Amino acid sequence: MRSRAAVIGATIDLMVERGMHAVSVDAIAERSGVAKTTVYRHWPTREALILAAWYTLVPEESEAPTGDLEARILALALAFARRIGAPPMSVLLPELLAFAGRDADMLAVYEEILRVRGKPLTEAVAAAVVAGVLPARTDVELMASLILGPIAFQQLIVRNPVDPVFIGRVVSIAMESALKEIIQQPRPKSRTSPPIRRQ
Amino acid sequence: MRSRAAVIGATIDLMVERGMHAVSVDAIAERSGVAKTTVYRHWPTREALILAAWYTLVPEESEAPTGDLEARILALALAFARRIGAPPMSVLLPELLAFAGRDADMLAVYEEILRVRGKPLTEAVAAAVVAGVLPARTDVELMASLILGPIAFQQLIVRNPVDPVFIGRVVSIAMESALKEIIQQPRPKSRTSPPIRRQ
DNA sequence: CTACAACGCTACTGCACGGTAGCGTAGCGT
DNA sequence: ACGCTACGCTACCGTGCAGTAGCGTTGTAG
Repeated sequence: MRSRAAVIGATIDLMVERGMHAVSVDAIAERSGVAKTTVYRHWPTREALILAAWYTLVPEESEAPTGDLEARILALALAFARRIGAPPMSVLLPELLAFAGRDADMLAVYEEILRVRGKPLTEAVAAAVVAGVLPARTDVELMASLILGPIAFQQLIVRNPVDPVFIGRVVSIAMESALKEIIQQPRPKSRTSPPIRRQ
Repeated sequence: MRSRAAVIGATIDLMVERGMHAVSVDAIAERSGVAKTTVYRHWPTREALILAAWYTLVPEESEAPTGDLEARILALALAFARRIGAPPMSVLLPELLAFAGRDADMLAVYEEILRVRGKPLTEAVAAAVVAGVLPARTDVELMASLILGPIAFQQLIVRNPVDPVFIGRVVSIAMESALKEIIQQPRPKSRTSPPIRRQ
């Protein structure tokens, strides 16, 4: 049992270095100092090992930061940017995203990460609406996209690390727009339905 | 020379189906009906072939749509969403993004695609500022991120296909925010410098 | 008819990798 | 002293794959 952590750690290291498709069990064994046979004693196949390594990267659900609701939203946006902007996630997230389109298990991990990471901000926005800080009928899903979208776009798509100033501006723009009631739900149709999966 | 197109086509098909890391030259030869030796007569290595296939996917610089400047921005946002939301790009873009972090050649292709796809909207926003449709000192880079970010976030990250209504709302929110002068440049520091590359 | 360019086909080398077999050994609780 | 669990090591099989060699074939321009 004392070899599990070493193997998982080596797997993650190698995924970051070479990409998860290029990680071989031989390389994992060598890097971790664990015999290849022992690796196969813990996980039946290479895929199972990769998947197990991924699940260790799914963060625990952290409790939402307290305090002012607007400050809470800003803090969550900053935390989001920090996570996806720094290793290992900055390297592994695109990799996982690519595999999620092809592998059902990877899709499950990805959606789990997405859920844990994305929900707190959506909840904070919803709390702000309930508390009256933001106007009623504010579209919380759209708000979340307006805040997280530009951050993710810059960090992941443009590959341009953003500074906290940028994030502050994005958040304040979204907040001001919401206060001016231009982020309203068009109609009270089922907003709680799960996102439709394509492909 | 008549075999080039068949090989490139088969390569792209297989990249979409299996992922670019899982495309073998044998599979390309079989799918295209071209002999494996002929493939190597045209491209020296597998990597060169993959790269050549990618460059055929870089779109030509399309002329910007004419008409009302706000309509132009909306049209560009819709075109952007259509491209990244449908195959082959919806499948290949995450793949390319993952490889861009590790391979210099792939990074070059990726940045070329990004440039051709992203620039038109930035230019349209800049033109709107020059024409006085949007206030002076509007931060065009930030505007582009506010429009393309939520779209890319929904399509690529959340994997939730967006409808034109969503895009229209995103564009109008960004436009209204700009008109209310809350998307202003903080200071006239070098905004034309190229994005800093990390890793 | 000829010459050349482009292509097909079979066969091969070398290697990396997933996964297994068999056997030996250190530690630890009882 | 015993037995169990976890682990190491070497060797092996089969396969898929990148890349090459050698030779035959077809189309086409002159």
